[in-house]
Formats: sequence, structure tokens, C-alpha cells
Amino acid sequence: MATIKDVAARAGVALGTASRVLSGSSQTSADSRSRVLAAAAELNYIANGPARSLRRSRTDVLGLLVSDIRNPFFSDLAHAAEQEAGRLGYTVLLANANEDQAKVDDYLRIFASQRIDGLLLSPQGGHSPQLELLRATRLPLVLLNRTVDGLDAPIFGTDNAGGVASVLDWLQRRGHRDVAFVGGPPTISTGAERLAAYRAGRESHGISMDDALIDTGDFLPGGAAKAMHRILDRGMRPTAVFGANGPTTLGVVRALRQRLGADWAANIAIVSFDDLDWFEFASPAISAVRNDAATIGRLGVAGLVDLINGRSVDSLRVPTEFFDRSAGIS
Amino acid sequence: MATIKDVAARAGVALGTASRVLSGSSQTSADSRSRVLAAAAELNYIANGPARSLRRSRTDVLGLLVSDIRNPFFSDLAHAAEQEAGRLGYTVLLANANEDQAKVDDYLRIFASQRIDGLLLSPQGGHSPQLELLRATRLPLVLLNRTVDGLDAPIFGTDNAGGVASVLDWLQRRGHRDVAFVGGPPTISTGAERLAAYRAGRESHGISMDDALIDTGDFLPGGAAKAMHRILDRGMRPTAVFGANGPTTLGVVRALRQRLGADWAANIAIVSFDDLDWFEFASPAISAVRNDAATIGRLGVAGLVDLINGRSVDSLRVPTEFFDRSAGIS
DNA sequence: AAGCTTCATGGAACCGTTTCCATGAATGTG
DNA sequence: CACATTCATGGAAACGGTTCCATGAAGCTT
Repeated sequence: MATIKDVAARAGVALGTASRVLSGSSQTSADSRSRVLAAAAELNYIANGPARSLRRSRTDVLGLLVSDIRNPFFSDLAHAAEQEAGRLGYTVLLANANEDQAKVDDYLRIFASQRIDGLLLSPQGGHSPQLELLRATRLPLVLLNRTVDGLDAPIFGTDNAGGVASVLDWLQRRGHRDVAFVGGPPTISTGAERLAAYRAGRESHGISMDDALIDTGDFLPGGAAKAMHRILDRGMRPTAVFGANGPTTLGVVRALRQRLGADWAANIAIVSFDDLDWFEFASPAISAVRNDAATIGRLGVAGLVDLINGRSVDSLRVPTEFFDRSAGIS
Repeated sequence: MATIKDVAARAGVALGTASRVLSGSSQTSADSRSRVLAAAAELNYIANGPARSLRRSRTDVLGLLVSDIRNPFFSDLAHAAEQEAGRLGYTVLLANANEDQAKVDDYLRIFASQRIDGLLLSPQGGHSPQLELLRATRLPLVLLNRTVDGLDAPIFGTDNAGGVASVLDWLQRRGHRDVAFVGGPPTISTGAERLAAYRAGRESHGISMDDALIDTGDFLPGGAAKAMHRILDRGMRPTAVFGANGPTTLGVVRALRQRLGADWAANIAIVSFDDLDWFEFASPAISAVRNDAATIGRLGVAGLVDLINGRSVDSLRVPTEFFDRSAGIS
């Protein structure tokens, strides 16, 4: 592979001059500029990133650590983040912790070794030695959707309280009293916040305060289905179920089908935090809080780049939108 | 941040010795080993990746360029690839071309600059200067699911012909004659292969040869919906529709609902290449070819690492499995 | 025309590793 | 006991860029 030395030789200039032309940092004569550029094109010169990173002690790479890339919320988010990063001259190194704290640590180590310029993190909730190091290391950091106490970094996330409030309003309007809630792990802030908002709002919305109607899973279909089964096992017969994120609602629907047969839908309404492609097709259609992953990703990257450039950044809760797909009376 | 020089100083050994201990390449005395490791731990030493990459002229990074990360096929694939790569000591740099040839070129340049050790590529189909360079550059390369002619690299992908054959069999068993086919771009090999296999198999399976029943989109819901509309606009009234990938089937269902109302399903059966979470919930449930993204991702990475290590690698078509969800008579 | 400033350029230092080479201690052998 | 061999170690070169510093040519000023 051609090096900048080859380019300089072919252009008949000193190595330093070639570098100045190619990185555009300093003034160069029109003559040497054109000769260097020509030589670079002829040799298909592509600068050696590691060498450049070593010298400049920055990589123009951002780390993005998500909890579950197969969750559409995160794949949308990652997609938008990547777009925005590209626009701002950064590359995104995407890692998937798979809702597993050990993998978070592994990837934080890898990121540190790669010397990323900043990190977008959607944490699992728990503490860990690597997270402590993260604080010590002063790496520009933005949290996505989930907080972890002790880390004071700006967070870009969903307005969980607002989203839950819109669900509560909907449940009340539809006259549901016996509502089951299937949540996420209480260790994850999103799980805790949504559950707390739901608990706090039940009474004023005429919803049963019986905690036997509440259970939590792992924010994945498998764990959510088990939680739904436990609720039914306790003899509860809800008229509506609220799933606290997309994969959870999927698990809930699977469990209900398995338990009550294909006709379950006639008797039980579903409402979800996170909107999925197929909710419009369910019969009756499933209403949902739409969680704007793309905006969170975009703003998160923009905020992180601000941090890197020494500007101060404020946390932001992105508002949700409720999609009421119930027919007739609203 | 601590450097290996700091570690060596603290351990009271020469820089070279510290390096030998930490990279474990060469013999070192038990004494210096323990002192270096202790010093490294105390200083929270993490090796500078760029410096190491520069010197060793390898990065232990694999590039993975997918066409659309929001397509569950690719997010499953990416997930599995990442797992396998981690197991083999590599990190994956994931990029999303968003079904856009220009972005493919952008990312190939970024990958080249990052000096990745190998590339997993799911191409858009078209040719481009960057792809030519890719060939010249001799970068270890594995294609995922899609070929591009002129690039002779092992390909790990779905058995498209086999998958389509199982769909044709199903259509015949269910007695469908007027079947619509909504495909992907003919420029993408997956799109072309699936269409060709379908076309070739129609007659022997008793399916109408009328090409007005065939249209193609962009492998995204939007384009697929438009294609479905065009078929209906031509006055066709199929009893079954075959969507050529996951997002396509989503678009097809949307178009049918919009056009024929919520009751469309009573009259039209859907069958899909790629199985999606919600197909089991549709009524009637949607049958589908399951496309084993995880296996493709895992084998692709393993194959790429073999290539990097100079071993020869053969292409592989991963067999599909048909999920017949139709009730009653099969 | 002399002196001063501007500015492109060549040359060299430097970033943090790995690895080669030479050295010298320790061990083994005849 | 002399000599060969093994082996851990110190020191230095090298990877491919960027950037600092010194130099000298060219342009301005008075």
C-alpha cells in the first residue's frame, strides 16, 4: 500500500509538504498542491488511519454501545446515529452488549484500547469496574435512554413519564380497571421509571392497585412471556395488558396466544411502550407510545460532538407520541 | 493515559521487556512478569490500539458492511457476526449502507483508511471505483448473501433456489394459480435469483405465467407497497402474494390493507421469504421461508478469519426451512 | 536599495508500540 | 576448567503519519 512518502517522492516534494497538502492544514503553493494531489490519485493513496491517530491522538471514531441491536428501537437509533456522525466527520464503532453486563465491560475495554473520541452508552444498569474507570478517564460521554447513578453525563432519552401518562389516559378512557403491567428489569432505569410512573398514576386513573397484576421480565420476548405467564398463574384476568417496551409486548402477545388460544384478542386489549411495524395489523390494532429512536440517536451524536469540542451539553428528554389505534369510541 | 513507558519505569525494567510481558510474545522471567503486570494494573494501563496497529500492521478489526441494519435479517446477522468475531479475537466495525451505492463507497474508503484486516460485504449490486480498488487491494473478503460479478470471493448466503422451491411447493399444495410476486431490485443478486427461481418454477407448479402478476420494489416496505399497488392497478386479483424478503412482505401487507380494507386477508394468502416475528399473529398466519441469518453471520466471520490466516475457503449456501403456518389441509 | 515581513518548504522530532540485535549472565558440556 | 549454548534483557530501529523549527526566496515598505 502506498505511503505518503511514496506520494511525496512521485510529486517531487518533501514528505512534510505532501502531508500539508493532503491534510489541508497549512498553506501550500498551487503548484505543489496539484502535483501532490495528482500523485496521490495515481497511487490510490489512502492515509493510514492508525498512524494518523497515533500522531494526532484522536481517532475521529465514536463508540456506540447499545443493549440489544435486534430491538428495533436500537437499530433505528444506531442507524440515525451513524448518519449524523458521518455528517459530522466521525465514524461509529457499534457494539452490542446483548443486555449483558460482562459484555459491556468487554466493549468498554475495547473502546478504550481503540482510543475512541467519545462514547454513546446505553447502560445495563449495574455498576462495574470499567464504568468506574470510565468516570476517571474523562472520556466525553453521552447516555442514551438509560441512566446509571454515579455517572454524571448528559442523557438523551425518552420522556418515560410522559409516555406512561398517555397510556394511563388511554386506559382510563377505554374504561380498563384490571390492567396487567409487564415491565423491564428494575435495575435498568428505563424499566424502573416506567414502572414507577405507572404505579404512581394508577389510582387517579381508576386502575386496580393490585400488585399481583404487575410483573417484570428482561426487556426481551422470552422473559416478558414468562412474566405474563406468572401474572396469569396468580389467577389474574386483566382486560388490558401494558408492555413496557417493544420486545416485551411481543413476548406478552406470544404468552397470551399460547395460554388463551388465538381468540384471546377478543377479550384483552394490548398497549405498548414502543411502536412496532405490525401493531397496525393486529386485530384489534395495538395502540402504542411511539419512542423516537432516530431523534434520540441524532441528538445524542450531536451532543457528544459538542462535548468533544468542549462545549457544555444539557440532557434532553424527547417527547413521545401516542398512537391510538382503537376503533370507535375514544 | 499511562503508556508502556510508564509501566516499564514503575516496574523497573526496560520498555522492551514490558512489551514482551504484556503482549506475551516472548519469554520473560517470572520476576519481571509479575512486576510488569502489577505496574500495569496499578496504572490502569490499556495499550494504545493505533500505535500497536501501526507497528504490527494489523488491527484485529473486521469490517461488516450491511445493506440495511433495520432489516431484522441483517441485525440478526450482525449480532451473530459480532459474537463470533469476539470469540476469535476480533472487533467488528459495523457500517450500514442503507441500500445506497454511494454510501458503500464511502464506507469502503473509511474501512481502507482504518486498515481493517478483512471485510464482510453485502453489496448493493452495482459496480463502483471502490469495488474495483477492493479487488486490487487483495483485502481478505467474504460476501454475505449477495454476489457482485467480477468479485471472486467466497460467498456465504441463503439457498435462494431452495427457499423459492419450498414456497412453490406450498403454493401448489394450497391450490393457488393466480399468484403475485413482489420482488427486490434485479440489480441485487438476491433479488434476481429469487425472481429467476420463481419464474422458472411457475409452470411446473401450476401457477399462472402472466408476468403482469410480477413486480419489483427496493427490498424496503415503501417500494414493495408501490409494486403491490401497480399489480392491483393492472387489474390483477391474485389469490396469493409472495413477498421476496421481510421488509417487502411488510410493504405488501400494508398495500393490501390500504387497498382492500382490513378484511383483505380472507381472500388473499401471503407467503414470505424471511420469517418475521409477527407472522404467527396474522390471521390467517403467514407462512414463510426462514433465512438463517445467524448461521450466515457466524460462518461468514469464521470463513473470513480463515482467509486472513491464509487458508482457503469455500462458498456456502445455507439451507432454508419452510414454516407452514396454514391451518388444516396441507 | 536595504531592511523587514510573509510564506512555502525541507528536515527532523515525535506519537506508543513491537521486534530485532547485541550483550552478558547463567547453565550445560567435554 | 574452558568453552558453547541458552535465554532474559536493554537499547534502538521502525511503523506512517503530523507538526515544529529553521531556511531562504519573494514581496513590501520607506
